[in-house]
Amino acid sequence: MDAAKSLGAGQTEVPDRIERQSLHEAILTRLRDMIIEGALEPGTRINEGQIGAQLGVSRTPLREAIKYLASEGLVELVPARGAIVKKFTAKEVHDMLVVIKTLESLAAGEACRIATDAQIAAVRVLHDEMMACYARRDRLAYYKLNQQIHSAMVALADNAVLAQVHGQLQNRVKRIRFLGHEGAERWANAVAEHEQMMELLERRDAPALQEIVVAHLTRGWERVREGLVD
Amino acid sequence: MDAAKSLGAGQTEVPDRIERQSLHEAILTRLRDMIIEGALEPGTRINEGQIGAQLGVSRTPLREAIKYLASEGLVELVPARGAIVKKFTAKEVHDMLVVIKTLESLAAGEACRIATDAQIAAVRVLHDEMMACYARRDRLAYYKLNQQIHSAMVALADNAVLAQVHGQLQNRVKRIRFLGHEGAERWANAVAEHEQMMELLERRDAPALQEIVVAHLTRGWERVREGLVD
DNA sequence: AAACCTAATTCTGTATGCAGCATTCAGAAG
DNA sequence: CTTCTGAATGCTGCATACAGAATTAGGTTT
Repeated sequence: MDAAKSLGAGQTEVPDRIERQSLHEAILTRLRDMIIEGALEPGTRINEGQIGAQLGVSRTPLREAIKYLASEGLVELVPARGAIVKKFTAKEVHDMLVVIKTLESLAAGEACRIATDAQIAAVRVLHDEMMACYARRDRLAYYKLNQQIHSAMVALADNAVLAQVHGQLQNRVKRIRFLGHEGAERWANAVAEHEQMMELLERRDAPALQEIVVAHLTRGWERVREGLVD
Repeated sequence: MDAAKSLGAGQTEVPDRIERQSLHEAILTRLRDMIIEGALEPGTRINEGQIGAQLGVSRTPLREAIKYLASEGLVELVPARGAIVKKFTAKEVHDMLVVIKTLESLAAGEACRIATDAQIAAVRVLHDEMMACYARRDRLAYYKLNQQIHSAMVALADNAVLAQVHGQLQNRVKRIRFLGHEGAERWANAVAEHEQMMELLERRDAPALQEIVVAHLTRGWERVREGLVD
């Protein structure tokens, strides 16, 4: 996926390719962020005229971005009525977490098998940073690093498809997870689980790691479930 | 979800809701079929003008459908150069099958746990039909029923997210699988595996079923791998 | 003959316009 | 006062138009 990856070690780095980004692409990430961060609440109808004016773009690329988001499952397309931000039922969230759990477990197993020590060390860095955030009770930074760590662990499996699918599901639950302001002791538990996961990854103890990962995400569901209304 | 569902039992059935389908939706399924069936070969650049004229639609809804396909992973978007039908490397196909394997294994376990007898019987019907197709060596019909059975088994897990993700990945490998014209004994093996799977599902023997499912798909990879050039 | 530069053409990306459906609001009937 | 009907408004869906990038073709030079 990365251009730098395919270069020989001794070769001079090719200057970064000019990043060209079409408008619909930019709109896509913008809209996605708006949904994830809650600027567009679930159930909201996306008014193309209004959003388009707000972002200073015409409706055409905006509509294209919306179609993409629909496939990602973040919005729902209703014929002749446009797009509405998808509202997830408790069951749907549960279903997502079941799948995410399975995917991360798979990733964990693969990671233990094929990740390099350097890659694992990189995750350790993130982990330690996250622990620092926990120490000073910085929820937002903790949350962001948490996401990064989960993604990084999945990336260790060296399976682009797995990473893509996981990322897609992760995006859907991001907003919900973020809302889940867990209590002090639940948070402490999550931190302890992460500590274990990190150690098991470094020991490359796949079975134990997978067990913890599954347990961690199962508890994640419990942490989230209370914050759901329906 | 279904309107009929919310009606009292004695009430007269409301006539089916008018099925409306927007143009970009119709184009979407059409394009997807064209890709899966090989009418649009991997690596082909999608010429919007040409395809649009061919389908008798303007570029706008066509482009919207393409964006959707891009998110599904069937098409790749190259800035300022449009969309090209995604070409999968052997590794990518392998990666997909690894994920599919995991998802189907998960589904199998859930299915044993929660599927009703009636639902399992419905799969049995498909299975027997498929066996009839095998008996008369009807490859195309066998292939289609095979897909249906795998999807049906996933559906038994009663997890819409799982089904959606699985379906998406299934779509990506469909064309490749279809190409994989396996030899007689490989085919016989696959059939035997299906026979076992069906029996284990009826016995609700989750562990054994999951094992066979994984083995079946691993062999599926072997069956496919030879047909790949790169 | 091969390579390169330039002009013409094709195609993508975005904006705009228009028709038709959905929603809303006001007025009339019960 | 409530309910129904119909017009008015707003929005979506699709087509078309236009600007700019990419590709191709052709001609020139080495």
